Amino acid sequence: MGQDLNNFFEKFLKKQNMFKDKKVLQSAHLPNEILHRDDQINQIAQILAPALRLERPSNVFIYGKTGTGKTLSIKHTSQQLLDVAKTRNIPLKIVYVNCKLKKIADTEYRLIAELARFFGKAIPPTGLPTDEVYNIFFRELDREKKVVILVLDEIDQLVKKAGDQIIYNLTRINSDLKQAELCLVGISNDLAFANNLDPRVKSSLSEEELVFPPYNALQIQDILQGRAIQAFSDGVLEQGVIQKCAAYAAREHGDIRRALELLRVAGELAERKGLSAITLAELDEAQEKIEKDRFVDVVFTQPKQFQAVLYSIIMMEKDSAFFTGDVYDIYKKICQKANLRPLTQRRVSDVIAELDMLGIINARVISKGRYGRTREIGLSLPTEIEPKIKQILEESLLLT
DNA sequence: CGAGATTCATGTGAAGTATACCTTTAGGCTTAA
DNA sequence: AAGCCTAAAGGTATACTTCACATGAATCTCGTA
Repeated sequence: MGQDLNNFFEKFLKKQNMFKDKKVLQSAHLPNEILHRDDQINQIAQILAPALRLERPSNVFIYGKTGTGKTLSIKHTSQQLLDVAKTRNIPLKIVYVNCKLKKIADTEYRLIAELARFFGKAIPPTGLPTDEVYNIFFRELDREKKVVILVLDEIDQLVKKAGDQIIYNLTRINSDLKQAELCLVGISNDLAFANNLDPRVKSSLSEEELVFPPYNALQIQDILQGRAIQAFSDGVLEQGVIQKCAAYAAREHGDIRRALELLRVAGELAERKGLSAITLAELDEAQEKIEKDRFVDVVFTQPKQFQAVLYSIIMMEKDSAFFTGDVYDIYKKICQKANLRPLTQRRVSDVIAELDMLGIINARVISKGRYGRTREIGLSLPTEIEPKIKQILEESLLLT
C-alpha cells in the first residue's frame, strides 16, 4: 500500500506541471492590467479622485451584468487610490462589502455591524440595538478628518431583503458628520433595480452613473489569452481552446468570470487525467462540472429546513405542474422522516420564494381561478445532476 | 349570452413568540489597608 | 472600603408562528336579449 502511494507521488512530481500560476484564473485574483475597461476605470478614477483632496466624491451607481468587470474595476481603482493616498499620507479609507453574503450583510443590523467591524470594533451577531451599532459606526467614522468610500457590491440584494431605508440613512449621514466625508459606491447586477427605488434614494445614490456593457467574444478572447499565458505552462493549451472558451462565455452574456473558471477547471481536469495538454474535450467537461458544482454548493450550504423543502420539491418533480399545498404535504412527511420540526405553511411559502431567488427552482404565483391562488413550482436543476442533488439532500437530512 | 358575484387555495402583511445573545446592575465574596 | 466576579434583569435581532385579510381568474348566477 505504502509502496503504491510512493509510486503515485513520485509520478505526480515527475509529471509536468500544467499550471504555472493558478491564482491568475481564480476570481479573487486582481490582475495588474485590466483590458477593455479603460473608459470605465478612467471614469471611476475621475469621480473618486476628489477624495485625494479630502473632498467628498460624488456617489456612484454602477450597473452591469455579472462578470463584466465591475467589482474588479472598482477594486483596482481603489487600490491605486489607496496607494497614492498612502504615499502622500492622505487619510482615505475604502470599505468594500458584498451585500449578497447571507449572514454577513443582508440586514441593516448586519451591514452596519460589518462596517463597524471594519473600523476595528467588535460587534456581536445579535443583542445590541441597531441604533447602538449605528452610533458606534458613526463615532468611528467621524473620529478624525478623513474620506471614506463605501463600496456596496450587489446592493440590489440588500435592498430587496432589507428595504432602501438603509441606503437613505447612509446617503444622509454626511450632514451629521463633522469631520469625515462618506461617499457611496453602489454596484448592481440588476439593471431594473433603480426603478423600484425611492426616488430620493435613487437621486442621491446615483449622482453619477456608470454602465458596464458585456464583453464581446473578441474581448473575452483577448483577456483569456493574457491570463492563460500567465497561468499555464507553455504549450499545454491545445489550439482553439481559448476561442471556444470565449465563445461559450460570449453566449452567456459575456461573463468573463465564467470563462476564466472554465479554463481553470478544464486545466484541473486535464491535470488529473495526466494529460499533457488541455483539449476541447476537457472544456466541455469543465462546462458541465462547473454547472454541477454551482448547484451542489448552493444546495449543500442551505439550512436543513430549506433542504427539506427542496427535497420535497424534487420528490414531486415527476408530474408536470404542482403547487405549494402539494409540496407542503410531502414536506411534512419528509420532516417526520428526517426528525425535523415542520415549519408552518406560511414560512414554507417564504422558503419557496427564497429558493426561487437562488435559482434552484422556478416558482411563480398564479391564480387557478375557481381553484384558488398558489405558486406553480418547478425545478430548475439540470436533469443530469438531479440524482446527485437528491443524494446530497438524503445524506444531509439523514434519510435512508 | 354576458356582466357581475362567488369561491377557493394560498399569497402576504402585521403582530406576537421563542431563542440566542448582548449590556447593565446588584449582590456577594475577596482583598488590601 | 475598594475591587472583582457572577448571576439576574432587562434589552435586542432574527427566525419563526399566528392571525387575519387580500388576491384574482375560473366558475356560477341570474337578468336580459
